[in-house]
Amino acid sequence: MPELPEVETTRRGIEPACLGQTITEVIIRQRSLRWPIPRGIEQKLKGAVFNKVGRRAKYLLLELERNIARNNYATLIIHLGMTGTFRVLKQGTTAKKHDHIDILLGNNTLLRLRDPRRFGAFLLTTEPIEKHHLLSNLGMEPVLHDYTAEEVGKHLYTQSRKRKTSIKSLLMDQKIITGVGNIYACESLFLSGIHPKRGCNRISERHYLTLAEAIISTLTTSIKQGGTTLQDFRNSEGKPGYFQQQLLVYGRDDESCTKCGAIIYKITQNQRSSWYCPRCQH
DNA sequence: CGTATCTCCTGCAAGC
DNA sequence: TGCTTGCAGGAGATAC
Repeated sequence: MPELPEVETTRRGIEPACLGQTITEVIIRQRSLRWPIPRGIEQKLKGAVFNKVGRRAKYLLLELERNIARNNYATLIIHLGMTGTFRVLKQGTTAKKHDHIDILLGNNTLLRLRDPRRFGAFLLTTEPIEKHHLLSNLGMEPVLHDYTAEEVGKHLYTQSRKRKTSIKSLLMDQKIITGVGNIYACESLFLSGIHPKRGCNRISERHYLTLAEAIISTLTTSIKQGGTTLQDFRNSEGKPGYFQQQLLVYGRDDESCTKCGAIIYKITQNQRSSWYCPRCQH
């Protein structure tokens, strides 16, 4: 499931393949993703050049330039949802089931979006990207903007004072901090010794600093490993990530805690699974 | 406004 | 073996 490290891995993979390249054709086989892919987007994309391959939270932001003199810019917003992959392939590679979109480039390669569960998004906007409704309310970006652990911890501490929700829920709230999905929330809480059900306003500033350090190190390490592959994720070259080999609690119910040997528990919070060590996390 | 619940979708696995 | 059922989950929409 693409979370921040998987999206960043994808971003880094496609960047060299498409920067400066012209879109020669766009093929869409399935238009019903999370939102219907707008009619006519193929024609709007054709002829455009990739200017920048960016990211905000779990959104890939592909900046396009259509006509330099007229200053005609647009941004392609891509979200990988639950099962999305975005890969660089040679033109002529046969499309399989769930290969919904091909973007053909001038250098005889193509970018292919595959998304079996179709929770992803593929949208085009011309408004300033920070004002787009999907992005305008996003919270602190923990890795991309190079925030220090002190800044992230202080931010979480401040935000948590007026809230009643659990710390797990706070971490999963993209308006507070972006890119921390279920896997990395569970892992970060384990590393910092905080119980996922703990009320977020009952955690000290000092503990928030520890948590922030855990979040940053977990995300950074995972990006270095190419992300986490549980079942579906593949990077832009079709290769899996390797971070799952060092997941400490996620998906490990009934196994022994690597720190203390206690049995890892699995509980449900906000309709989501949480894993934690009952002895290490309070 | 903050929080909980529902929803989209497909593939896999467990259970009968 | 083959069916049904449950579950996985990012995040917007909706209800309270």
